[in-house]
Amino acid sequence: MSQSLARALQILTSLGEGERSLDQLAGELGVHKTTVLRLLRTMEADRFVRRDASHKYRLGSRLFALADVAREQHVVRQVAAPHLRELNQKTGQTVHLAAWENGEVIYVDKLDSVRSVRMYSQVGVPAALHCTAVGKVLLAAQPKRQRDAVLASLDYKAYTPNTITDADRLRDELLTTQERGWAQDKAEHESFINCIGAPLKDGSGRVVGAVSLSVPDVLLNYEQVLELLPDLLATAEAITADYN
Amino acid sequence: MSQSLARALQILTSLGEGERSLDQLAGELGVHKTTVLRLLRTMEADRFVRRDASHKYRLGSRLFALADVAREQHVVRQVAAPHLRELNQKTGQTVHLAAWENGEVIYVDKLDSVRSVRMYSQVGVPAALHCTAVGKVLLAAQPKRQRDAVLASLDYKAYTPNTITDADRLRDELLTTQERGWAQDKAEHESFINCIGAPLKDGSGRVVGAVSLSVPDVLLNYEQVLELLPDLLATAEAITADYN
DNA sequence: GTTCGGGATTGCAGAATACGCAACGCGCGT
DNA sequence: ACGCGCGTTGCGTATTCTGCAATCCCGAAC
Repeated sequence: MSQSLARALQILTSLGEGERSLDQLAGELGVHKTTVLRLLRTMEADRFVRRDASHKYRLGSRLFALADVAREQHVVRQVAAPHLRELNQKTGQTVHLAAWENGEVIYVDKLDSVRSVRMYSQVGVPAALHCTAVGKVLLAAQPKRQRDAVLASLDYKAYTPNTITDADRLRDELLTTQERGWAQDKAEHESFINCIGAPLKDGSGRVVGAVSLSVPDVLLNYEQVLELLPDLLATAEAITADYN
Repeated sequence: MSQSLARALQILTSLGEGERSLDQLAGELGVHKTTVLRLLRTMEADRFVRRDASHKYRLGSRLFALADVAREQHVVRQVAAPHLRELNQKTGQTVHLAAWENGEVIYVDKLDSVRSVRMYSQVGVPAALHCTAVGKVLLAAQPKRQRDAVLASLDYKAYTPNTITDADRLRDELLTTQERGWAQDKAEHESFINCIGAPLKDGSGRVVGAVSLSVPDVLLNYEQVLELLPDLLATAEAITADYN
């Protein structure tokens, strides 16, 4: 729609992976150096990018400032934050908060396990829809039309032997999810990690997000994770109740 | 240089202050709605903005992801972080880390006082150059040419009765700063808050950042703050030494 | 159920703007 | 000292963006 802007955003995304030189960027975008230079200059003027002594470009500091605001603006996050902390402390496990955004499921918040077993999910990055608890919860909550569209367009990448790899089985799974009110992920995304997830609703009952607990099975097996279900659901209830 | 991109960045900055509608944004930028719409769409496609059910626009989740990376990419921050934490714990006072970026001084990191006296400085936002310790440190370290240019262009806003409000006195102050190796801010930016700041150098001796301690005088008067100077300088030394 | 109104959205033609080329500068390494 | 790589600049062209006006969509009011 706006070519130059799209290219600029591509540059930012690329810089997100590490510092780049002018030529590198020009190569990646497939455009002339001059073009990249002008875009970079415009962004540099507003501190969206900066460049060091050796003419390498990096992300600029205005992004920090914006990001803090962006996070705060996620209403879901504000309401949920204290409850998530409580859940994290009570269970000691990794807690994720995700929201539906523009056809994707995005991790909005993450609280690491007190055990130092870190997962490599990252706030701000999309989650897989067919093999994560939050993905299933949010997908199950979409209107039929959109859900079917998404089901048809997924790539069903098999992250583990347990990953659901076709639309029909996923459709069944989503029905189950919707009926019982929570979703499971039995090592479907990362081997040896089981998750359970529950939906968050706003005042009008619309699903606006999802919480999940993730537990490596060196700590708890799947049945033991299910014992945490009441805590998870209570948290989801409490957050939902805060939307009045 | 790139008009549409510049406008898009302006939109992002504006959204940083809160959600906006299409017309609001068009009004602020002084352009036609259509133009804004196209820019927003482009950014929405890449998740730089998102829009809620009622067509209000907000910052999108890609910004979180980028911001985390942007912070990490600040080499100064990586090296300094552990030392800052130590200084913060030892003194119990507010610690700031700032860097010179594109003619401005930007707060790159901030550790709050253990007393819950919060300052309203914000990471990612520029610091005033003529009345903050970090500003003076970094300005004093600039090459003469640039320093003079900046001295001539500042607005010398008087935040408090102590603020230095003209170029000549600031020039003297910078000389003092440079000679003794640290800067003071005696309630020049916020009444009742005194600061001391020190430069951070990289391997080649170039000043790449500044650390400061900020103390409200309900806790310590200026002379008492000076007693923290050795800790501050030791921290600066340690960080500088880590650049080997 | 129908009408009204505000806002979002689209098609289009003109014009400003961004593009790529080619030439120039600059610093670094050989 | 020289050449090479990379960043930078001026400029003509045409692509892209812009603003207008008409249309659509949705919710509210009657």
